[in-house]
Amino acid sequence: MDVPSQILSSATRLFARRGYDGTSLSAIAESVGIRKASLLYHFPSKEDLRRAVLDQLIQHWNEVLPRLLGAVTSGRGRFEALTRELVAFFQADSDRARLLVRELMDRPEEMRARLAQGVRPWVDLLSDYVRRGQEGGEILPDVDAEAYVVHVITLTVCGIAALPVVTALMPEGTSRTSIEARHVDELLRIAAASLFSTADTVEAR
Amino acid sequence: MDVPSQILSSATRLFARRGYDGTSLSAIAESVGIRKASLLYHFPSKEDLRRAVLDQLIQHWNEVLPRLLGAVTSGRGRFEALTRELVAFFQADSDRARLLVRELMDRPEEMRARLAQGVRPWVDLLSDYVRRGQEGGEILPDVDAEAYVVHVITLTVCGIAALPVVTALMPEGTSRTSIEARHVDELLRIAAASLFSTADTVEAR
DNA sequence: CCTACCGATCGGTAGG
DNA sequence: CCTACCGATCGGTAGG
Repeated sequence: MDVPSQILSSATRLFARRGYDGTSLSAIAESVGIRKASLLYHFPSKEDLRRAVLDQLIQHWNEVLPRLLGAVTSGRGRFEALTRELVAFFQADSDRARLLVRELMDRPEEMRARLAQGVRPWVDLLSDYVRRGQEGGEILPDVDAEAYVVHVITLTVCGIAALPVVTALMPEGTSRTSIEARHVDELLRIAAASLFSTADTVEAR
Repeated sequence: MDVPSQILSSATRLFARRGYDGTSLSAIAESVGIRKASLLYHFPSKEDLRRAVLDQLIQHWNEVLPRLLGAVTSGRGRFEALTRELVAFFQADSDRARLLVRELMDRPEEMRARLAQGVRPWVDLLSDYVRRGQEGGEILPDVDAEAYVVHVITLTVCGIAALPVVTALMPEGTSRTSIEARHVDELLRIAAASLFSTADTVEAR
């Protein structure tokens, strides 16, 4: 892997775990194995590096999401598959979820603009599917389409970012399934049970 | 209001909005109208101030929560009232939600210990109500009690902390109800619809 | 990609 | 509760 990519990777991990203000350029440089001044050759300022990290995350998202959404054109169980993929995307690298949450808190206005531009179209698309499902009767009539989609995304991102902490609120797993798996399963169940009009969502588990 | 309380209040607001690392002691002192050295007379270190801020938030929580839980002894609509109160608690001062989210990200191990000690008992209590409701049949049999309760808390805290940002994902309100109110209503609907076995939760809206 | 260095700001202390 | 001051560290630059 070339140096700029190594820098981006280290910066993502450190920004996610210690925050932007809590991460010094020296710390990032050290984890790459170069000097701070060398890092500043590749990224002219800390602010530039932050933007590059966020750009890369959103770009990754925009490459993966269309593929997932292709599967949702037909209704029903596809919706649950989509939610499961969304969860899997953030679970595969939970630093993504943590970084997103931090940016939400640190720079709300910038994130508003980024979401309105990059995520809003996907929310609108999914909301339309929801409304079509409401006309067909498979989806509960009192679902607020946009608000529902936004809540599922919020719960996924925050649920995974907070997972290492909230497991302290749950009892030790007596069964074979881990506490993390139970948590994710219940997230999927909540998303499905509050969307579909009939309760036969059990088939998908 | 005496000086220490003013310091706590300013620190809460600034820690919530700019983060711990992003807030200098001078900035807190300035917003109170004193010098940094004077602030350090009341709180011997920045770390002491941080702990005091968090203690105060948790203490406030522990004073308000028992009163809310008193109302939940009998089942059903009370559960929805409790969720509504939980949302109202954080909505009344969204800095509380933001501070909590930040601490979750910044100091996961400390928060694990704090939650296990201070919040876990409430989660257990509510989980027992859920299980009793499952035996009675009013609550869906496939609800994972602890995971459900944790998700509702997560969604409430994160949903409110992120509210100013995620409204960018929703269309302008054409109806009389504001976009924020729609968002909160849908949160309550999701919590109810994924808990109760019959769909007559509409009465509560 | 490095060494050497800059001014600014940080949390914290001395002493009153 | 203040003025004055401390060493450490920050992001960033010069110059090679």
